[in-house]
Amino acid sequence: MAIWLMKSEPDEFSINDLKQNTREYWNGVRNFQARNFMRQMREGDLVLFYHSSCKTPGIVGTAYISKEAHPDPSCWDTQSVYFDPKSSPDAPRWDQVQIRFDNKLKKTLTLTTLKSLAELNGFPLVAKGNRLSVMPVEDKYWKVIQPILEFDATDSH
DNA sequence: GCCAACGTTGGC
DNA sequence: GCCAACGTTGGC
Repeated sequence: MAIWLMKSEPDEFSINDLKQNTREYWNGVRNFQARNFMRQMREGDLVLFYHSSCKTPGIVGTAYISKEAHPDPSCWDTQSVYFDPKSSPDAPRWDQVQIRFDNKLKKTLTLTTLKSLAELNGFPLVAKGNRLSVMPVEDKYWKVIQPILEFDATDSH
């Protein structure tokens, strides 16, 4: 099972929204590197849910991949904020996955904390200038992060 | 709100 | 194929 990290602005879509909805399509990704990572995702892979562009950026919960990559309909929807004129139903260009809520952390594992861990040097999330919204979490980094995740509920993990 | 860093576009 | 200009991300 692979581990991924996905960023969301909580004003747009938060871990609480995911908890309430249980499942959500991860659409609107318009970056090739992020899209290519989504294409590598397999059902059952674990996702670290990250809040970005907010007061306290950091990991806030976990989810599972519940549907693998398939065309993101918003890319050819002229009414969508994610509309891409270079996309069409015949040539979608962009993909989405579906994720399912797993668990929420007791409190945010903040970016500040993650940056303070020397063992995470090299992890794209903490690299200067990195803006990737979807990234793999290599095993060596997962080994550092996993033990410090404190879940709200322990039964679903 | 600012701005550094980065990805994408398009002229040449 | 280069690279300047532009738009976006996201921490601070």
